[in-house]
Amino acid sequence: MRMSKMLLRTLRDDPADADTAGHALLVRAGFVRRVSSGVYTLLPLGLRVVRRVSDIIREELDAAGMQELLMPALSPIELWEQSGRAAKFGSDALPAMTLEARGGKFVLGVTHEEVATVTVGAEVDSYRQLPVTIYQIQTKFRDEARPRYGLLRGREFLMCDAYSFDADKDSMQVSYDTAKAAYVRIFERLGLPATPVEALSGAIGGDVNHEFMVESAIGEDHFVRCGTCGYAANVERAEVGARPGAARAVETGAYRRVATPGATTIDEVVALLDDAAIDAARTLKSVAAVDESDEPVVILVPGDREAKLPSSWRLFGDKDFAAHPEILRGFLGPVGLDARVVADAAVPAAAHAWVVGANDVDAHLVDVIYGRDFTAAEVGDYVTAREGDPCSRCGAPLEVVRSVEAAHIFQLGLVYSLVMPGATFTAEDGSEQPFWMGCYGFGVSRVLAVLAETFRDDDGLCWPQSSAPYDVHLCALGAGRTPEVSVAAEALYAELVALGVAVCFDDRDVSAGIAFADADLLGAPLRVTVGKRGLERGIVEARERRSGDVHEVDLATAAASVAARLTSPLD
RNA sequence: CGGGCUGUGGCGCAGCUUGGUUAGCGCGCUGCGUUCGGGACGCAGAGGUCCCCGGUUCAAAUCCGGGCAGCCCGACCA
Repeated sequence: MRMSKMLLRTLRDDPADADTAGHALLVRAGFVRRVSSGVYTLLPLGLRVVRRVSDIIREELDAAGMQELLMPALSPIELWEQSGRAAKFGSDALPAMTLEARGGKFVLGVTHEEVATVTVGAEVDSYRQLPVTIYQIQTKFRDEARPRYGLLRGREFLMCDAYSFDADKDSMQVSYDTAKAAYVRIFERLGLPATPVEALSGAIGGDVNHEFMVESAIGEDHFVRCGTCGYAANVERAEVGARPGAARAVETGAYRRVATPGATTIDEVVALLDDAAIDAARTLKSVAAVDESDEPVVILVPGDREAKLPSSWRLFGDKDFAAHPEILRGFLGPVGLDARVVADAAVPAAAHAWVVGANDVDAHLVDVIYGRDFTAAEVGDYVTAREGDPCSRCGAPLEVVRSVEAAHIFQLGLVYSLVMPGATFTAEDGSEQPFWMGCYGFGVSRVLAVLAETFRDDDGLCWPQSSAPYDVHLCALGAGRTPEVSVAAEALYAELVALGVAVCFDDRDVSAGIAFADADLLGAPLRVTVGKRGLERGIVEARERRSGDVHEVDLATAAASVAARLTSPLD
């Protein structure tokens, strides 16, 4: 492509609304433009990257035996009612994603389990047709409360979603492992180090699932990693191993009630008590939640820790506090509380007394002892893991890593096939059986954002060849006034294109400074410069974007040697 | 959904406190000339409902009220 004809405007200044360096570069280099908050147009350069990423996805998924199709972006709301996800999303999110058209209500969905299940159910009658895995690459929608980080978190985004259908659980595991391996290869080819970690399944459903985490300073997720045994899990899910507990030999007098006016947070209580012996770790955090039976439950964790809720529980909301006056916001505590109480293992193991809420406005209790003044119905692992906590598998200290969730795969089991109509097949013994399903999501536009964030320097983007919009950025310096440069560059351009190299040909009549600055900004892995100076010696110059290494190449064989350089790894 | 900040040519910004020429600067854009292997220079131009609606005033980008949008922090997050 000739730059003189390209729909491209590069910007010298960072856009005012860019919140990450990678996104600012994508805008400055003319890859994307914001249309509305969280909604972007992919300009030609951005689309080329998406195409390359998509091609890699297609190659790997096809190689894994999956079949591409395209389902509608609109799905009838009846399907969501049948699957139960309409209710699961609650009254807020679903209407925002629902389109009322003449033909009825349609959901602009973020995933396609319902349509996929119905589709395969209609085409598959026999175990002989299984297993089958389908996938699509399509625009998804999400009622994002606060879009941010450019393409990383938008209202609309590109996603590859795959769905596997198997005759039994063991076979489902095989399909899952196959998809997981394919995703691992995709990330390898993209040059993005991604770690599969155990995670929560959220509104998708099912139990076994893994997120593919890419380490990044702009990540909104955190996962723990054990350098010794390899355990890796999202902090929302990560189990924490046994923490060293002291022998319990706490002796204090009876607990005392102290006035703590207005102190509804741990920090405020600690500041107000103003006792050197009492820090956040000696207070007890009482977190109100709703359990799987829709009953209130109070979780006790040390005051310096974050509570971790079992996946089927949710935090108390305003309505819950209103419905349960015994659960007092801000001054909640376990002593004399008329509710189910569970405690993190650290609570009974502590060798000290606690400061707890008094279940009365503006008051706390001091010198409260587990076993004497309160107990928990259950003791378990209820804290969010943090750096240095012991691994639940081997006890070694865990590392916490900031990351972006780039893909997420799930074993769905029978969650959808039991509720969606026709999601059955005839088994070998003649009985009718539900499909064992899995689903596999890969954030294509999110990966574009992660690539830009990962592969850049002060001068611009530095794409790995696997996802670069162009393989080669060809500069013709002063072509407008130096006919021999123009002739040589045009010939080289034609040769490279004939060899199948994707070339961005800067044939504009601009100064060398502008040409080079734009080449750096766009970030093709190799820049080839044709100039009068080189031609006098019969050479052109090839410069690697990432390293800055320069190679002089003989003009006569330039096309072939540049093409050869590309087939060798540039990264 | 709560708190804060911001809306001025394509992009980045100043002007607003203390109302008053023709609304300004840098980049970008058009034409001509010089220059040109790391964001050159001169000359001449084009381009603006100052987010919207209402109010105050002889007079509003500027003051007041309401709305909308964007961004940040938090809540939420398939």
